[in-house]
Amino acid sequence: MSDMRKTPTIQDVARFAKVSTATVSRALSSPERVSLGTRDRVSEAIRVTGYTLNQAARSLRQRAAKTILVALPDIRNGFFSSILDAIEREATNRGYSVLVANLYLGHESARRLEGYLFSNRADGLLLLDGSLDPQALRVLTTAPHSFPMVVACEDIPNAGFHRVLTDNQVAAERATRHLIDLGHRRIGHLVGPENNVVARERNAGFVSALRQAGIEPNPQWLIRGNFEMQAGFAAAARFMTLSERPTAVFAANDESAIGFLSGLRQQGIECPRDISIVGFDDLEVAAHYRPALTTMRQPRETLGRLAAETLIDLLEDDGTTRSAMHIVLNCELIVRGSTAPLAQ
Amino acid sequence: MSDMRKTPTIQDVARFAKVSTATVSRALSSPERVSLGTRDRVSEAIRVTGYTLNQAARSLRQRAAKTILVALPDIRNGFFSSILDAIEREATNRGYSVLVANLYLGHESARRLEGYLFSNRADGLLLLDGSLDPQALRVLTTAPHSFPMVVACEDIPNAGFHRVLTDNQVAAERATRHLIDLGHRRIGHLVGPENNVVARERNAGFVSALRQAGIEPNPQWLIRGNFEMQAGFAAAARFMTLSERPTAVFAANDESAIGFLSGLRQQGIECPRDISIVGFDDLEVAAHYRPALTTMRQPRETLGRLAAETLIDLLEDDGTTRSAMHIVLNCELIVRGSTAPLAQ
DNA sequence: CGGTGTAGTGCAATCGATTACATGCGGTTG
DNA sequence: CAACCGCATGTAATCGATTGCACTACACCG
Repeated sequence: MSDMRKTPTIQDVARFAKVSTATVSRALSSPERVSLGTRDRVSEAIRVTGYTLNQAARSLRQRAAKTILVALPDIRNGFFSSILDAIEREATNRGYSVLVANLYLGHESARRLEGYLFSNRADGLLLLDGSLDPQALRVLTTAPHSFPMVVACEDIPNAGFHRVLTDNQVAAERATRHLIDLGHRRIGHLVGPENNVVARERNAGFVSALRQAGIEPNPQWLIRGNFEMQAGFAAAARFMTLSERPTAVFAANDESAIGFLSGLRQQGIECPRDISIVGFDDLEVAAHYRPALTTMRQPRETLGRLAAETLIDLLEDDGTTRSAMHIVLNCELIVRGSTAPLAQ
Repeated sequence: MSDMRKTPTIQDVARFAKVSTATVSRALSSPERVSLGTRDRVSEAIRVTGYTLNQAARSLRQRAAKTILVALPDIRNGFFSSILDAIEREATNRGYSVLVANLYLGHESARRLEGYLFSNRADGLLLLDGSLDPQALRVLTTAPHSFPMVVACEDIPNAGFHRVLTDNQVAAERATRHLIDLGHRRIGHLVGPENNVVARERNAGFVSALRQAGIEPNPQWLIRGNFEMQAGFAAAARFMTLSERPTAVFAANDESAIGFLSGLRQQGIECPRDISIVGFDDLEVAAHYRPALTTMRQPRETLGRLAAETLIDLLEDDGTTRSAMHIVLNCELIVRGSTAPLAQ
């Protein structure tokens, strides 16, 4: 407390080690360019003075913050928090810090992202939000000084972005086909948020699977949702008012599937006896829910890791403007107790 | 793409507006000190040049990164991700960015934190990890240049930290008493990780409630866990091997309670018919689980917001070294379907 | 022995914004 | 009218690390 000197700088270290600041700097960032003896003296000086690097100064000089920005729609969702976890791991391994930005409204978000990125706080963006206003995105792309960016989870075709995705549409088809294979013909879909790319792809996969099986989708059975548990719960009430009800439902994600199941139970509908449900994501709780949830597993850890890898590779590849990466990961159908053959 | 000039600086703006850089800087950070006419010219110049602030340069000069570091044990846990969400909101509102650091091992963590903080990447630390090695913490405290820091969730008494907590022990007592009130006498506890402060407090509350009711806790009924769902699931198997089994269990958190319930069901034990369970946290899924989980609700949003507020207040209070804050929030017992009166 | 190469180090400019201090100017006051 | 004040603005130092260039000393080669 009494020791209120300012924090030591590279100057202090230099003075103590009786070398120039240039040498100290080199001893830190490229030790092989410094003789063994000096290196030791510098280490000792650092120890004694308690020196730590000032990242702001380094960033200013090197024009790089060694930081990536992760923009996501909802940290609280287990799907995103897992991905964030994987990203953070990979980034830390490679010496990068992770800034998080939660984008509640698709609207003002773009301004926020701009502010973040163009201010040298972050060197690149990892965008996980499928709901972002397309016009907002255009700002990011067409900005006079565009910067490295990878979109993950959501597809934004034809924009030249690097992308790391899962095959949402194909996976949704497979999930739906699973229900068809069980004999279901009256199949509904608990939809994700409007204007969300991922939600639309899953919807498309759903429709496509039905059509392939010669079933015409019933628009009444597209039940509004928004990926959230509460919305799934509310959807159950609306479901009950349908004059004719599906015997199976493909939910756009696990959270809403769980809310939906919970709502249905309250209405006396039992799963899988009265209805079969497939979810999407394979959240950890899916296996422990009752009934255990049949779901499409997304390789979340892999997805997060690859996304981070791709972005950081991009940042460190100076100039070598490779053509846009496009990685697509497969999902895996996990069959559990929430789906059953159609009762005769 | 052909437009590869470097990003515009305050110099460019100044040149364009025909004023000095000082004036531009003032127009941005204290507009009232600049005449209306110049202010307009500067705005226009900023618009035309597409200028954005270089945060690194500002941080260097002002010795403040306008960034806080949030250190937590597991982002994937719904409890922490909710808190992180609240923190991020508050921080953003007040113009701060949020860096996240996941601390897997209680060990190397301290080094990492040190590195982060003493490098001017972040101005302060929000510590949410109850498992941090005490010795590691000492490093942070006794460092010659200690910095603002708030611990949340976990209590670290006598260290002079600012703290924002819930009354874990009292809440655990209340949760346990709820079981006692229902007539249960053989009550077990699904424990959190060893060396975790929060886990210990809840354990203490559990024991204290029993003692107050004249019940001597049975050491056999302290079931090992670590806050994770999987551990709860595994615990159920061990539970089955007990010669005499409790009729009720207080789980240290909802995640492990859910895993435990799932494991028990697999063993044919029905809740609440055969056993009553109380959890802790009130995760969103708790209300939608089956049975709906009786649990102690922690005011997560409030907790996150207050923690962020406290830290930022601290950062902006130059010098006014107030004595350490100590905020304690109350939890609320939410009674749902997982607890029932002891069957005679 | 002169020339060339190279390892090790220092000097000083540089990154971009902020800010203490200085300046000029119009207006007020005693 | 001189002294003074305050507003608006400019000048230039400053934050702390990096790095291009220059220099020295020594080794090696023909």
